[in-house]
Formats: sequence, C-alpha cells, structure tokens
Amino acid sequence: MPELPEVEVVRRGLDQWVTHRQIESVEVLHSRAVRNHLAGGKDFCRRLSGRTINAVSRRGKFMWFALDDDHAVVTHLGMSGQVLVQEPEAEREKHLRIRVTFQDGGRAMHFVDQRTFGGMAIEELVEVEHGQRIPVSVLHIARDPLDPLFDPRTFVDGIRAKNTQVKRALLDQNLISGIGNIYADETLWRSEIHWALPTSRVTKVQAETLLRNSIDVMSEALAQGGTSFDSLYVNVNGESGYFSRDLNAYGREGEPCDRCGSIMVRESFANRSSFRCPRCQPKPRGIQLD
DNA sequence: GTTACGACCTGCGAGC
DNA sequence: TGCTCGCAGGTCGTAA
Repeated sequence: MPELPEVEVVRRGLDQWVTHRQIESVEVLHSRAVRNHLAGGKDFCRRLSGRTINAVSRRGKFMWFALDDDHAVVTHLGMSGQVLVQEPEAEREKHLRIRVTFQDGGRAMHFVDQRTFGGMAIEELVEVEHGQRIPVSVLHIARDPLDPLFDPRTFVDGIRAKNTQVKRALLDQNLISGIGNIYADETLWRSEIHWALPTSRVTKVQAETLLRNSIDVMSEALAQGGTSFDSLYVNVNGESGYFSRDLNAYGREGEPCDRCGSIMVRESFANRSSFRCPRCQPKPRGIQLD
C-alpha cells in the first residue's frame, strides 16, 4: 500500500525519467482511472498531447506532474497504483490503465492499477504560501512531516484539539499527510500508545513523540526504498522496497513484540486492521472497545 | 464544523 | 477442481 515513503520513491524515479520531456500521446485504457477528470478520457488525452512536464512534485500521498501551461496531472496511487517507465516495445501490463508516450521516442510512462482506487486528472495549479504552486484538489491536504515547511506546533496543537481516537487523527490527511495504516501502526508502536487513546488525552509530550516517530519510521522506510508485501508496490523500475523486513507492528499478529516479547495482537479498527503490543500499548483506562 | 461510516474496486486465499 | 466469501485499505460523499 503506497504511503508517503513509497510515493516519494516513485516521485524521485519519475523526476529522473520524465521531467523536461514532451508528451506525444496518451491512451486511457480504463475510464475509472480518469474519473476525477470530469471532462472525460478523450479530453484528458487531447489536453496532454504536446505538453512538456516541468517537474514532478508531491504532498503526502498526492503526486503531480507540473506542465508548461499552469496545469498539472494530479496522480494518486490509491491502494495498488504503480507508475512505471517502460521501453516502448515492452509488453503491456494486465492492469495498465493509462499509457503516456514521449516525442523523444524513449521510455513510456505506464499507470498500472489493479484495484482502480488510484487515478489521474488534469487540474489548475494555484499559488499557496511561500510561492509554492499546488493543484486545486491538494489544497485541503496538510503538509507531510518530511516537508521542510511542516509546522510541528500546528500538528501538536491540532491533534490535541481533536475529539477522536489517536489513530484516526494520524490518518487524517487534513491534520498530517502521508501516513496510512502501516505507518500509523508503526508510529503508535514506537510511541507505546494504544490506537484508541482519545486525542483529548494526548499530552504535548506524547504528540511530539508521535510526530518524531512518524518522521523516523517514514525516513527509514524511504531510505530502504519503501515497504512492500507483494508485487503491488514497486518503484518506477518495477523493483520492491525492503522496509517490510523492519516492521515492528503491522502484519505481526501472533509474533513476539520486538521490545518486550509479548504476543502481538490484531484488532478491528474502522473496517480495517490495527496491530499492537498488548503490554507496550495497553488499552487506555476507561475506554470500552468492542 | 466535526466526526463516523459505507461505498468504491479486484485479486487472492481459505473453506467447502 | 471450482465456487463463494471475506479481506486488504485511501479517499470521498453523506448522515448524524
């Protein structure tokens, strides 16, 4: 599942392969991949033909290709999206949704997505603080903790002001972006905090600890090329990352905790799973869980 | 305005 | 062997 480190690995690869190249043609092979481009697939293809990609940028899990006409192709990988750079004669992937070729005749860009939760859309770029320009649909997304302009105080004050569970807050892309289910569990394990702790009871020190651990775990994952459990997450060259070997919580149900040796448990959380150590991350006092 | 929850989607593995 | 069903989870729309 692509979260911040995985998306950043892809962004870096694409920045190397597609920046400053002029698009020749675009094929949309599955309409759902451009469902957020309201003018439709034909318009998507027509408007991109002849445009040059100036840069590949990212905020949280959102990535965009800045074009030479004040617009950008906003791209979200969803749960299973991949952006690959392939030789022009390469065999088409089973779940190829969008294919972009370039006028230099070099490697093409393939958007591959098995579960079709991801997609692309052309959007206007608007100026925000510090002269940055971001797509309209990304305006509501908070800066991610690896962003040099991320404000720790805003996060610390923000999470303590909320009225929800701490894991829900970590997954709230309006508060802090880039964290998904895997890195939320890893952050909570490192912080020795239960996922259901009410944010109203999070101390300033705990909030600072959560932030520091989220930065650490995602930085470490980024250094290893991201986390992958199967072929669903790969970089632009189709290679998997190695961070799954270093996970302390996610997917470790029934295994001993790396810190205390207690058996890790899996619990249902918001229609998905949450993994924790019952000793290091005890249930908060006074909290009733199903 | 804030929070919670269902829908979207498809491949895989378990169970029968 | 083949079928059914549950699970995986990021984002958005809607209801409360």
